Amino acid sequence: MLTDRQLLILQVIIDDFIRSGQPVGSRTLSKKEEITFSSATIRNEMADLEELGYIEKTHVSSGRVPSEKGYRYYVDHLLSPQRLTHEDIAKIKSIFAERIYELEKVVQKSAQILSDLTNYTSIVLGPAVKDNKLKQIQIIPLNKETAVAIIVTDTGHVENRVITIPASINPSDLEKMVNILNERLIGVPLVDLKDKIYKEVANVLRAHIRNYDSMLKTISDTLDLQPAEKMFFGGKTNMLSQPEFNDIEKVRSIMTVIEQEKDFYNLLRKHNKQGIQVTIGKENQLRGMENCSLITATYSVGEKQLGTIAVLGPTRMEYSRVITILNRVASDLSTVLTQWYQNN
Amino acid sequence: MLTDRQLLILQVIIDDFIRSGQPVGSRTLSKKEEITFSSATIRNEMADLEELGYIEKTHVSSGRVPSEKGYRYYVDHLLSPQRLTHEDIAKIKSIFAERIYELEKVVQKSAQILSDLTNYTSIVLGPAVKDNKLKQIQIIPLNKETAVAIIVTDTGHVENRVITIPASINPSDLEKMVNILNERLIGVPLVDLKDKIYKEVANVLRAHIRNYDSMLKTISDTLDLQPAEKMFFGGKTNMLSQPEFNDIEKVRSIMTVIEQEKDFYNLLRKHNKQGIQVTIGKENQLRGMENCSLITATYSVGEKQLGTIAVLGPTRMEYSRVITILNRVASDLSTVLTQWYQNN
DNA sequence: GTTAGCACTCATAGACATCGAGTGCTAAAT
DNA sequence: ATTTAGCACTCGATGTCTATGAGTGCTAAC
Repeated sequence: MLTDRQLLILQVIIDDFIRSGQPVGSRTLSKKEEITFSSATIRNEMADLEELGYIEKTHVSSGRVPSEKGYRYYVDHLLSPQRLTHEDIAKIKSIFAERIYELEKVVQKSAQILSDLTNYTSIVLGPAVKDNKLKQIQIIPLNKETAVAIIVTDTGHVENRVITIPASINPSDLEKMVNILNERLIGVPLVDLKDKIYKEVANVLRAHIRNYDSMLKTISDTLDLQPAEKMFFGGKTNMLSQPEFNDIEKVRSIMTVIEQEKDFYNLLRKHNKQGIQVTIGKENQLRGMENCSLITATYSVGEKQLGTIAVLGPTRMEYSRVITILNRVASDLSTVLTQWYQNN
Repeated sequence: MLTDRQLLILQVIIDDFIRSGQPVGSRTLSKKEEITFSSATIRNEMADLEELGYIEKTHVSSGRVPSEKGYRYYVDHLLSPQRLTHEDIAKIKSIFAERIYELEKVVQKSAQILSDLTNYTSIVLGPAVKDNKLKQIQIIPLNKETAVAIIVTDTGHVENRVITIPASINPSDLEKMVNILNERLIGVPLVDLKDKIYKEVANVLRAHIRNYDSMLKTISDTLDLQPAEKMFFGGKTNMLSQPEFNDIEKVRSIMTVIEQEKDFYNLLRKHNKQGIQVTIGKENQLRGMENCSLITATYSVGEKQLGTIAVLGPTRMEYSRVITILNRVASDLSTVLTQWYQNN
């Protein structure tokens, strides 16, 4: 196990490196207030810390740099709690300043503020729509063959899709069918719609509508769209300001990861544990994220977890500050959203 | 005016520079097939071309590089027509392969294919919704205070917004009002809605609904949302592969322009002349686009111009190829969309 | 156990030489 | 009157060398 002195040294090294971005040497360390012993002692301790894998040298006679293991230990045990300034808090509050009742806009604004506050890239995974409950189905004919199907959920989310209407269905049938669907399906979570249609609604339709089967297929396909949570980004270009990304290749690799939304989305989806989750460097399975750390938190309405907010930065990230900010934003977001949407 | 020989030299210089990205010297030129005279002659001609401002040196004894004036002349007079390969054409056709009737998806796919084909960044300005005609208005109550207002247009586009309902309005009033709105407003272009409401619908409402004024305000505000055309991007990271952007600062400036969507959107809006429009380097008024060229074309349904497709690349762009591709995509897009939507 | 001292390492930066692609100019060739 | 060969010159790029200095590990003294 590490001695107290080793822990102190590890902490100071990481703190200093996060601040400066430069390898930290024994002399620099010995000048710090917290450090009461000489550079030679530090050198000995650093040699041990290196042997244990917590720090690394960039070359034989360079100062030390935290390894991923070092960051991991730091994040798990050595974080010094941060206090947010009044400005920071004001900015966070400003997410909810305008009484915008649209979830998406609040979420988008959160992403923007988050990147503002941290100077890193932020990602917010919008509310999962699939658990929303159906409020209303509408089918609005556009012309003979096509119509717009609209689904409204209890949170006010609207999904829509253009569908083609089988020629065998006439307008009055269509209307009748929509009525039946609404009677039977309101309150059902979107994710269960398709199931419910085949199990419970199909035979009702059969009783009332000619050629119901051609339509049934169309409808169930339409309702089957499991809309993915939208991703909102903030400060995509902030990465470019980080000194570790002065190499164009590194920029490209990380930018490509971000733009390649699908994989990144799946990665975020996995980060759905309550509380703060930190993955450092190669812990991120995604190719191209080796030099990055990802910190995530979740937000919810009442007990129901809604989505994820995240900050992406270099492994040399201000973990303390970012974690504090994420915690705060997540909790404020949850509080406000619960207030708005709880009583439906 | 330029002599034929000067034009030839200018063209070959620009062609070669676009291909290689390297300053072109007299010796390199003299080895080209098209060039029958010696390097010394070329040097004399190049000195003249430089004096006239069509080409520049990067330093005293370097080869020549096209100036913006040179590119401008090249684009206006020297483009050698390109033929698209079968693969290129197949890719363009693939935009319409799946019978996706949703305009937005087609447009998004166009952006992706466009960046695929060119290796630059593409931007497609989605169909302008404001000229669409109203097909139906719906207001769906969510709970006591809020409701979703939904507007469907004749092209199948759906706009929605959460609104708060004044306490003084009861559900049956709401329904009555929606009916009135639909009776009076169907077929009206979205852009004219607000006007029409105040001029023609307000007094009808007054006759039928108590407290109509508190609701009128809400409604007209809602309908007033002039939804901006959406921008779809393709290949945002393609810029990073361009050798002229190996400087992180240049990358940052251009990325910031793109991410800062608003200004860029306004810029694109101005590019609404029929046909191909090319702006080179500083001709682009936007700060940060000095090293870029933008090529745009428009697409339409029937006679009605719908939106803009664009390719953004370094000033050293393959103008010929990009223009050919843009022309093709724009015309295919127009043809297909006209086919789909003409007969409404 | 701690620290002073010292030899050693290596990235970084500046000075300097070399190379080569390119130029402009002049004088000869066409 | 053009065109071209020849030549001196420029300057970015590349490579070598040398100092500098921040850093290390190790040893011996405290």
